Amino acid sequence: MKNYIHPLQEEYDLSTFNFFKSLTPDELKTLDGQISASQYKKGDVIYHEGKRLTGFYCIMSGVLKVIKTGSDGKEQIIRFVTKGDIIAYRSLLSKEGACTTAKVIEQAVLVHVPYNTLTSILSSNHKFTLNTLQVVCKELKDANNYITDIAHKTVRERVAEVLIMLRDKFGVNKDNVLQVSLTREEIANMVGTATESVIRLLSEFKHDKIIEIKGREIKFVNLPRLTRIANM
Amino acid sequence: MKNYIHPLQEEYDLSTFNFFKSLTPDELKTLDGQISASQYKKGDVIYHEGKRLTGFYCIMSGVLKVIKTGSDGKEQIIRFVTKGDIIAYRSLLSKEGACTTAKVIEQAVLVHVPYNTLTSILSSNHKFTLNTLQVVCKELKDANNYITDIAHKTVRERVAEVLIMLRDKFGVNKDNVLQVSLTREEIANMVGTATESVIRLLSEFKHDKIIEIKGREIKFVNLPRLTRIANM
DNA sequence: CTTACCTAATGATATATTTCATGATTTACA
DNA sequence: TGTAAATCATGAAATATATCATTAGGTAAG
Repeated sequence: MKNYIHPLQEEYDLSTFNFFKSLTPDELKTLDGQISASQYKKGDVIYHEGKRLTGFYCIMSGVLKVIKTGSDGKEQIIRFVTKGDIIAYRSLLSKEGACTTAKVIEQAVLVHVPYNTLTSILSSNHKFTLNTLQVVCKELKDANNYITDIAHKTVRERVAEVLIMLRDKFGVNKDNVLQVSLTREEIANMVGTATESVIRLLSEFKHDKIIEIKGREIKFVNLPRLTRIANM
Repeated sequence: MKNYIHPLQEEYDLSTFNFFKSLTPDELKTLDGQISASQYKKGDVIYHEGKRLTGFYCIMSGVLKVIKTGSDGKEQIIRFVTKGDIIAYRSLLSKEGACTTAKVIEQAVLVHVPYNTLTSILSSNHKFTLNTLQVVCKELKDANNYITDIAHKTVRERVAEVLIMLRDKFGVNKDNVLQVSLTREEIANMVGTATESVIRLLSEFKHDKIIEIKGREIKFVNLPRLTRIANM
């Protein structure tokens, strides 16, 4: 399932992480001794809904999706995470099992930071705690925005919005092609709709020369128009 | 718009608030000197989307709704708050304008705690900070759950679910009647649907003897069945 | 290389929900 | 308490989206 990689210093230098920016050199050094890096491949599950966790993870490379299973059995993608993001910190603080599942989309290297390490830093470094509080607040804000969107926008609007969100998150290459490969189903799980609906809407956007599609490649042709459709 | 009430000690004893449970007697005393209680009436807006705030509020009594305006102009109710809840703490930490609006539904008494007071306690009392972190994490979890629900459940399921949520939040009297008076439109704004749909579904539930309705009074008759409809 | 399987595409049909319209109640407030 | 305004209720029609079914492409594994 996962392969431990050599602890090459360079490979998991956490000091570059925004999340750890308020740590002292000493604290970073302590941190270094308690963490472990692992490599995961596509499809690997990092943690499962309900599972008790021993620590949180920093994404060094790769792409993961954080999902929740709905009552109808379909999965809802809560967010995508990439290099620089952290996952599983929420359930550590609440001391409950995880309320989401994290699954690898593109081969990833993750650094595991034990719960104890986190709490000891939280208790000694006040700035770090405030920082963490802000990270969570930011996520809460995003979540509230998403609730409002999903409740009031049409599927068409939401598909357009998700495309823009993906563009912001993953970026595009020189040809304006989205730098991540997702299935139509994954986009549907992000939007919260049927796969067929996403396919139809992508085709429609393609027909209207708003995007171009070649397999899973999505090229942004008319971003202003897409933004207008998304109602943003 | 609002009437300042007399600072009767008993009226705003914050030590009973869960949120402040980790404060020392000294800190509570300091807090007491910096807060102010006000009474608001139905329809009053405590703060508006985008507004910069000077502090957060503790609800001593009454009912408020926290809303966000969607792109279609309709409001989405993010949550209801009652005695013991706090509002506006998020935007204080992120140092941005508020991303929601808080409006009074039932005459309320709120205690205003200045931003500076909060940060000074946050920097001195580590337990309090961790506690705050947990409160925010709890809200984030709720938000994630709600995203999954709203994206995957039918309007019918969501109306049932919201009724149950309201019951958990506001309770019922001895006759199983919900202890809060909401308009159909407010329920619709909670569910994220059209007012007429809520009206129709409530009528349906009434016809099926799951609830009884008399004006805005909602009586729970068959809770197990409602829970089954809600898919919980 | 080739078979098998997952993913994408598209049409037809079903259906839940919205929207519009109109009248009946109820609520709030002067 | 009376009265205007808001809310509630219901029907009919429109519509967006889901579901089902089938075919075609890709992709991955043997």
